[in-house]
Amino acid sequence: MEDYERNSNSPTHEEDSDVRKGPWTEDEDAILVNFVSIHGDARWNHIARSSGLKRTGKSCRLRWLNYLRPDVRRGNITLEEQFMILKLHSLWGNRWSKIAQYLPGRTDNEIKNYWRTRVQKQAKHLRCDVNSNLFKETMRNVWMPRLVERINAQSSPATCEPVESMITDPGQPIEEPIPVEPGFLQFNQQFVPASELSATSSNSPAETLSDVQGGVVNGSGSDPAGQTGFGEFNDWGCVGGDNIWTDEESFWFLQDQFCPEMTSYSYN
DNA sequence: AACACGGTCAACCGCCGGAGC
DNA sequence: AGCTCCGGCGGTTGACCGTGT
Repeated sequence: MEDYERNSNSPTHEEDSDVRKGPWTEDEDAILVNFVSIHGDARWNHIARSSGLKRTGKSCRLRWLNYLRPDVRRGNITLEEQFMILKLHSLWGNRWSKIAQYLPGRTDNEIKNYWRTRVQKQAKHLRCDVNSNLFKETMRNVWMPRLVERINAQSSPATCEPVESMITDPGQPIEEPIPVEPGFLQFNQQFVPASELSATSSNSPAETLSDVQGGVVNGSGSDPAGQTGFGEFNDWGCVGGDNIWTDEESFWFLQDQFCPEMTSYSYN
């Protein structure tokens, strides 16, 4: 990267050469961890100056929060976490840090990356905008129910924990009540016809969502008629009606692209 | 083996709001 | 009230890596 080279190799700019950019070294990590363990993770500019690291306070903070923090979780996003991300994003939009609060150990950066690389990709493949009604309906009526199904299938049938319980992790302090969209709650265990969802969610949900997303979700007269959960939805039409998906096309698309780990579910 | 391509993710940037003076 | 500093946040970038050709 230009900045990396300029700052690390060519000290032609005296001010720039005082600030390191680019990937952190192990030594820098060690210094930062040591310093934070002694002084705490606040006053980042002070930490940056006092530690001798030629980094900005912002850079130190980011490195700590996204990588060095002891409770940071790394690795694959679980099904439960995928569900939470989809659900919370539907409520709050791109409020990554807020969403991250309900995914212990996950950083806003990681969630943001997940959304951009996985979820937005699907919107692109569907040839619709991520904020379009079609995409939101697909998330709500197909992907999320599928995730719920998969999650519940993972736990023993006798002790199927309601998926909604995940939203109030007892180990996680909830600072404010989460505005829950009524339609979503009904996805647990049994799927409710979309017509019922739209009927029960035609008022408050739109308000909730519009608060967050500027009303882009509202006006969903485009509810696919007769949806009764996965495998029973009818043809999908993209905005403009130029891209119709059959049941089977949608199923295989979603399985391959969104839940590649799925192997045992068969389309009926 | 070499190259192209796409996905992932760490890190930076600019903006904003709150706190302190 | 206005200014400055700082931390937090969301958007974006670019290096790296795996995979396909």
